[in-house]
Amino acid sequence: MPLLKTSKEEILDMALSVFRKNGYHHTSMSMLAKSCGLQKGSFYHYFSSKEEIMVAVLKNVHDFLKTNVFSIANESNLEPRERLEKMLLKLGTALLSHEGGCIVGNTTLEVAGQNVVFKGILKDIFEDWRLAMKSILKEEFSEGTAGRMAEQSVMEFEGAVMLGQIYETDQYIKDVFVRTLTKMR
Amino acid sequence: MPLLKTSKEEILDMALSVFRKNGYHHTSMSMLAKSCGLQKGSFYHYFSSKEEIMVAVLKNVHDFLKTNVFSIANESNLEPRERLEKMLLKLGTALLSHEGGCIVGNTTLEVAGQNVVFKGILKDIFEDWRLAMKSILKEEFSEGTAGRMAEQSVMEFEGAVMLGQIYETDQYIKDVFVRTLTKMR
DNA sequence: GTCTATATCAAGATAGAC
DNA sequence: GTCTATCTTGATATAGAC
Repeated sequence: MPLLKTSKEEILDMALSVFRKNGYHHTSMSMLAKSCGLQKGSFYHYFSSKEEIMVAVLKNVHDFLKTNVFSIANESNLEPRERLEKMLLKLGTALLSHEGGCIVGNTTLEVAGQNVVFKGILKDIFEDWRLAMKSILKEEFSEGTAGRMAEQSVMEFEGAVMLGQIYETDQYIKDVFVRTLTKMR
Repeated sequence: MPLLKTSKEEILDMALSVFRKNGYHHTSMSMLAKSCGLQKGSFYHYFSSKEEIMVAVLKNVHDFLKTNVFSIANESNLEPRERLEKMLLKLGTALLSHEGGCIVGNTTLEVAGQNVVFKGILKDIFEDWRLAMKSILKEEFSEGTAGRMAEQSVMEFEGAVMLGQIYETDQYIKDVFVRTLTKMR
């Protein structure tokens, strides 16, 4: 039984925190290594470049959201409004109460214009987010209206995370949830 | 008469482009120098650090917005709705059709959590933006409603810039303008 | 005011011992 | 799997000639 100081899963969890707080370019390999108790050199045993680990982090986030958040749109045992509420709540707890805001939004504005691989994953995340919202809203609104409302909710959410960073409050995000939910009934 | 290759004003203009496209940490002093035809060493004649020039760029943006955009809120010769339309239009042309989106939003998400000076200027910009919007909307809506609508417009706008980056379209921003304007009449 | 040259440092990444 | 040592590069910043 070998002595493991960490694992690929733990690294991805810690790396998410470090990237979210410091951004991509301002995060160094030694910061990532230190965050899970490794020396810089040891870190390369798990990931062979900074780009590689960022890709893994973003894919991990996407998987988490698909499995635990966006999937709520398909829970047919719940009423549409209950699904919407549950999904927004999950989205909130998944992205709130973390230092550094939202890794998806942060990475989009910092590096999506520089790296097509990052951009592709981020686009997939936004697309799934939009579609999950739309699929719920479609049960109460027309196709077009539901689509526009879904987009608007995503936009407002990311805008709220941004203002929340500046004014150091979660109130904007909570307000977006309430506003989105209110439109449903 | 000395031979000047550039000026502080030109540097600020070019630096804005470079920072907006590449972000703060991914922009190097030699990139900034090159953008206005200088050697890296010569650049330090004008600005003695990267932080200093970023501060100057952000203050420049703030001044521009105050003078040319937010001031429209006080043009008492125009009807409220005309002022709103004019301001949104100016905001659009000021921030659209540039590669890299919005320097305010980009810088907020990339470095506001790391640098209190940047964060202070960005906060002032958002505050003036919010107040300008609110001051117009207050003429048609209650204090509280106008405040909330103003915040929502700012959030949606920044969210639209983000989605616009991903999907490579200006349509989201245009939609936000229309949506904000529609509420006014 | 602009240039070249250079000092200094930190980052990404690799090599090889244990 | 983890470590230390090291290579290489590119960054910020300075010095001094023109």
